[in-house]
Amino acid sequence: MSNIACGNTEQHAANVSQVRSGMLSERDFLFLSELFKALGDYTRVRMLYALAIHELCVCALAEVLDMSPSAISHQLRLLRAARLVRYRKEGKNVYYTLDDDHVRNLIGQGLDHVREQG
Amino acid sequence: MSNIACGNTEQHAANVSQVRSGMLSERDFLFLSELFKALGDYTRVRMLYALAIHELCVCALAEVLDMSPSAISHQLRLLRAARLVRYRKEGKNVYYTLDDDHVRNLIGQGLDHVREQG
DNA sequence: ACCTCACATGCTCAGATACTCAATTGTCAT
DNA sequence: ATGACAATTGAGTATCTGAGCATGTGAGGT
Repeated sequence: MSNIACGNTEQHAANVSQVRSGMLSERDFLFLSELFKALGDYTRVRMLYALAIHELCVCALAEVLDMSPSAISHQLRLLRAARLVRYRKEGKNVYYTLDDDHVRNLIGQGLDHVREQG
Repeated sequence: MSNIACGNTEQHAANVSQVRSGMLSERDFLFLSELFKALGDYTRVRMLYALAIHELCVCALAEVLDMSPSAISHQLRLLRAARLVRYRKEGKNVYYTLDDDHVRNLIGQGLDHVREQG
């Protein structure tokens, strides 16, 4: 709508239009932010890291993280919604795994970044 | 502390201890979650994507995203804290850029994931 | 000195979020 | 059927978060 430009009219305007035309769709940015939001929680990132090591049932996940099964289940709901995990039922148990390797890569990339910051 | 194991005592216990020993430190997980949290917001991920295209001053970022400079500045504060952006002052303006290529890679990886989901 | 502009920062608050507790569903064993 | 257990779900609560507004800071321009 209203574009209140700052001083540098030439270079400024050029940059703005260049960047504007390079931006993604609202939908893409929404999905992207949802994805990172799902990873952006201490509990959930530990859950995903754990599942990257081995498939686990809810109870085992709760044990690994020393949290209540209810809390874990609530978070698994979000991870399912973000399509970051898959599950299979077996008797009374439900076993969760990572949905694909992208998640593994994302966490790996994230660790690289974190560890370069001394 | 209290480990209320579910049924499968053999395989279950083996998985739990395997995963437990493979987990990272609390500090690593905290930094990781902080990193993804910084990316996990519609406004911030757009800001980072924009900065990945070209260095921009606060005003230009505000213009690109059609938001108030104040709102942008608040978010830039978080991105600085997460060490995702760098800045240089030039006269009255402050120009922001991505801190390194990890961010670019993370967003790229994220897009790959998003786009594989139909 | 003054004003203006670019940006940062408190303060505030509506909305979101994560966990606890209690209740429910679904499965297996007796 | 009944009881036990794994998991989910809903309600309630405490906390966090994003953005608006007002104000503060600092660099230029006059």
